[in-house]
Amino acid sequence: MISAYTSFQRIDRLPDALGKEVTLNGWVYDTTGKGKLHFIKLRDGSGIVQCVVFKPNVSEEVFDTARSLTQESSVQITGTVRAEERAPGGVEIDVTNITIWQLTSNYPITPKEHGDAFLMENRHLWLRSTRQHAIMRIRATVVKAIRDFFDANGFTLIDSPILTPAACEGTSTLFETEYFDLGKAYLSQSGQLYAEASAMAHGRVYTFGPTFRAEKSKTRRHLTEFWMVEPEMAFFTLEDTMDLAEDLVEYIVQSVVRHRYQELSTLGRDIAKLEKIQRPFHRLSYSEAVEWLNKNNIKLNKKQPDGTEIQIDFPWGEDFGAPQEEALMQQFDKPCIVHRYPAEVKAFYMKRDPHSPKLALAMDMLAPEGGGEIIGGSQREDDFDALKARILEHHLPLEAFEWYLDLRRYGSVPHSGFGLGLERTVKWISGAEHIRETIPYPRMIYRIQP
RNA sequence: UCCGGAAUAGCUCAGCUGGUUAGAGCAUCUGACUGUUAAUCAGAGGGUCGCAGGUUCAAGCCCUGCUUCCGGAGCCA
Repeated sequence: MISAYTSFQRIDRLPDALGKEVTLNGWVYDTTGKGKLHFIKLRDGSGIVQCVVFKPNVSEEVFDTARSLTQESSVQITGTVRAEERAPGGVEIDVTNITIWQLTSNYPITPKEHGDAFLMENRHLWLRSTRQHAIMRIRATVVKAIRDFFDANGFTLIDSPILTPAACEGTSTLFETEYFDLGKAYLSQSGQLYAEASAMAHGRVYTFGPTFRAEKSKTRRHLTEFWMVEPEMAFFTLEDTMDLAEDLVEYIVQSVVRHRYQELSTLGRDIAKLEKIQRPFHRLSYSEAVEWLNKNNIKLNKKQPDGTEIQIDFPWGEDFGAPQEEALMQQFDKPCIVHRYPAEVKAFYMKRDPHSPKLALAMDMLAPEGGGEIIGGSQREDDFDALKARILEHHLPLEAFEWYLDLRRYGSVPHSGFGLGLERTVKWISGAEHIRETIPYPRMIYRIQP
């Protein structure tokens, strides 16, 4: 227990110290006075407690100190813990002494409303607010749930490299850097290929780390640097993988509901909706989804050569965009897996459906309540000739993929995996409007500070 | 890259049809108050109207260019 080694008390443990005198260290979250009575809301990272300074009970000096405190000043406060119904949290501190670490002046973030740009410029300070504090705790719990889930189910954590020699999927734009005398290196956009190799050593593996996409995306669900967990399983079919994805997401959501109820309440999240996230989820094949879109008259905006837009029925073979996914999810209050997409619109490494070669054994999981796509995965092509042909078709450099083809030369087996976007998952669970709130220091096209 | 929007006090915004000295709330400072929760009340300070140019007797407002930011599309987690 860390508290045994410290000379001060943590705010979240105050209920255990009723009636005792304690010393707290923290920052002034808010302060307000009423003549001979002064209130200080103190936060220390573990919680917030209201400290009451009553003039007749303290020295003149201590009362003046209390009145001089400003937002985000750092202080040490000593006082008695008292149960108090009127106080949020149920306990309050009757202050006997205050020592100032530093008196802050002109803290930029006031208790009033602020704009996004201003808050983002002050992200390093914004993290102190209750809302951001709650989201970061939820994020930490999601990460722990992911690790616990895989560790408990026979997976080995095998980290994949961040500096890579070439594109994994050959599609999106990569961040580029010089790598000594070996030419260009790129920041990884996916650990999948390495996970596949690792799965041939360990059976079930997952990689979990930062991922980079240099796409000039400007939406509230994109970051240029984000965290992704990618499990990869030998001998798993697409069906096995969809089951696993459902298990994982159910486990994550229920862990957050169980361990972060307080934080979800702080955010005003409708927790009943999260409690309903239980298996089985919904499943639709791509073809069923297209049929549904057309039956419900969800049109596709298509740009004409002359620049004008027309609305057409959704054609089989086109990939879904955000508008289609959103329309599709309106009917569901649980996640939905869409599977078996046209192979044309999917990555080269995905295995074709043996029953219908136009289809790839791919799947995406869409979250309800506008959560969008949180998972993308597939069964991988395990046949040497088919994979090699696919690499050539996509005009990818064969030499760079020789090691990857080795996996199909030496003991190739059916295998599958998927990637789950950490920030998108946190965004959905926390109900955040924008993905930038779900990572401590977001990296976006026009933002690399702080 | 494409489409759309925004920029006025430390922050959030208002500013009419172009017309006298630039407006509010919050924050800050001074004072009053024994239960505040974004306290209330009285008072004070605080402005290169994003930048550059143009039109006009007159520009925060109109025009052109630039900068910065925001949302969306595409790409995807």
